Amino acid sequence: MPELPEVETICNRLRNQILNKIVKEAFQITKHLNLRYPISKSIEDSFTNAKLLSISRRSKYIIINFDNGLSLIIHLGMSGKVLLEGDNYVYKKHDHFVLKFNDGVQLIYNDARRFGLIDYVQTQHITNYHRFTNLGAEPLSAEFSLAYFHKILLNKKQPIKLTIMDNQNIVGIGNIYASESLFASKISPLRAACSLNDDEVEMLRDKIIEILKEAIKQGGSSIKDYRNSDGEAGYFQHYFKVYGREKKECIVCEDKIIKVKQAGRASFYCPACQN
DNA sequence: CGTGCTGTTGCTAG
DNA sequence: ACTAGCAACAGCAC
Repeated sequence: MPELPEVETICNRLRNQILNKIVKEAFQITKHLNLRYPISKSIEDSFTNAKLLSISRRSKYIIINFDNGLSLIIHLGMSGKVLLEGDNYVYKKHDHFVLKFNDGVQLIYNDARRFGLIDYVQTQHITNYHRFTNLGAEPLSAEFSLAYFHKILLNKKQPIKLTIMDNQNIVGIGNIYASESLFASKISPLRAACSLNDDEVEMLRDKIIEILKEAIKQGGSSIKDYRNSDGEAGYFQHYFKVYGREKKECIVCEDKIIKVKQAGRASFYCPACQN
């Protein structure tokens, strides 16, 4: 379930587990299968003997920085998982890419649907990385100010749900947290973005931040041992208030939750308390 | 056996 | 500016 909180949680876990490790080798297991884009062939030679310096995140991209001046970039797509295993681990179905460290630990990228991507870039040029240049504000940064949000919504006639999911505006809000934050703000996902009044804009911004932070907090506390091969490696059980609850009772007013499609994606909302 | 959905992103056509 | 549709895919519910 990789939205921003899941990716952040994975980054935090990796930071605790693999910082300062030295790469022994990097390789793609499934050379006959592509992820969303082909993995560059040169990746296999580029990280040998590199020391892992730091891990950061931009939008839903995991960025792993090494002392050789390169940054490994991982995006989980819809089904990507990052596993940490020992050297006796037997590769299984949908394992695609491996980063082996010289202490026997290995990081494995597993992705059933193969919508994810693995790439690398020179660390010093990372802000100009072509997948980052058109990204909007990080929702948990100061850049996502009330003024910024107001400006984004101004004059936009598209449904508010699409506006908050558009990475050119704000990054990291996927289909689930879009529905959840609109529910918490009592705003219908169908409303035109420009129709929100000042109070609603402020409420929605507050709820986006609050819900993402809460999910990160839960993620940090609910994963036990990241190295266990039976775990789902960074994903955790959520309890959503509106997402996926079609025809069930609204937890606030007991009306029935409705499911509609917007831009091909499911939206869930309560017709009674979201206006 | 289908059929229709699913957490992403980015592109194209209208 | 905005929308719909599509493309990449495996897995699962029905």
